[in-house]
Amino acid sequence: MLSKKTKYGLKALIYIAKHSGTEPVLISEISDNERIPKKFLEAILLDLKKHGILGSKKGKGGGYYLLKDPNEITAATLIRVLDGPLAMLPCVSLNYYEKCDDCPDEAKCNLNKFMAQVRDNTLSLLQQKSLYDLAKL
Amino acid sequence: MLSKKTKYGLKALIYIAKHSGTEPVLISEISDNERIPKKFLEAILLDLKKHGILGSKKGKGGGYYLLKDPNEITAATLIRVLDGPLAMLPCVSLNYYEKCDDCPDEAKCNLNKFMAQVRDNTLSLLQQKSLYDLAKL
DNA sequence: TTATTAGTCTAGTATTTCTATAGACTAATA
DNA sequence: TATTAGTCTATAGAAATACTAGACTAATAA
Repeated sequence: MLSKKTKYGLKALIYIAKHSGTEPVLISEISDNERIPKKFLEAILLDLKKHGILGSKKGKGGGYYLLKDPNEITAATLIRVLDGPLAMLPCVSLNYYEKCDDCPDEAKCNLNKFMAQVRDNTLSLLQQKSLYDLAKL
Repeated sequence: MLSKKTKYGLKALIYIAKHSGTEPVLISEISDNERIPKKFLEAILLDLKKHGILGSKKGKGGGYYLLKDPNEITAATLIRVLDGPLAMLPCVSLNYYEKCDDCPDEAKCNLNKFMAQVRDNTLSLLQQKSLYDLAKL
C-alpha cells in the first residue's frame, strides 16, 4: 500500500500537469480541489521540489510548476521519491538495496529470486508510464 | 515493502514445502534454519493455520504441515493472508476495498484507473506462481 | 515603502503499525 | 505421568505515518 503522502503527492502532480498553463499552481488551489490537508501538502510539494520534480515561485502569482516535460517523468521515479523502494524486499531493491541479516546466501534464497521477478514485472509497467499518461487517463 | 512478518511467513512456508515428508515440521527447526525469532514465528504460523493454509499437530512428532498441495496455493493468496492487500490503494483493492474519503468520483480519478492497471499487472504474475514454484526456484 | 500574497522552515505530536517477548496453558505421545 | 510441542493472552518498545502550529522569508503591486 502506498502512504497517504504518496497518494496526495501523485494527485497533486496530476493536478499540476493538467492545470499548468503559464502560471504556477497554488498550494491552496490543489488543497481545495483535491481535498488534501493544506499543511501536509505543503510539506509534500516541498519534498518534490527538493527532488527536482517541481519548481516554485513565491509571492503574488507564485505557486508550483513542473520542472520537466510530463512525458519525461516516469511513474516509477515519482513513487520512488514519494514512497521509497518499489521492490517488495530490501534485498531486491535496485535503488535502496539492503542485505538481509538472516539470509546466509542471497544467491540461494528462493524468496530473493522470486521477488526479483516481481520487481522486474512491476518496473516494466511503472517505467513505461509517464506523468503525462497518468494525467490523461 | 513487505513486512518482516510476511517475509518470515513466506520463508517458513517454502521451508515446509521443501521439507514436508511424512512428518510435520517443527517450529524450532524452521526458526533455527531460517533464523526467524521463534516466538514471532509461532504467531505467524498460527495465523497461517487460522487462514486454512497450514495444519498442526501437538505433542511429540508434532509440528506444522501444509493443508493443500503446494501447486494449489498461489503467491497472491499467501501475500494477501500475511501482508494484506496487494493493491497500492484501498480504492482498487479487490479483496480489501475501501472508498477514498477525498475522492468525489472514483470513475473520474486518474490515480484510481492507473493503480487498477498496476494491480492487474502484479496480480497476473502472483496468481500464476504457486508455492511449489517458489520452493523450486 | 509597505501591504499583501504565497512559499519555507523548524518543531512537535497523536496515532497506528510493526516487531517482537513473556509466561501460563493445553493437547498428544511414549 | 513426564515430556514434548503447539496455543493463547497480553503487553511493550520502536518506528513510521499523518498530520498541525507558528514564525519567517521572498516576491509583487499599489
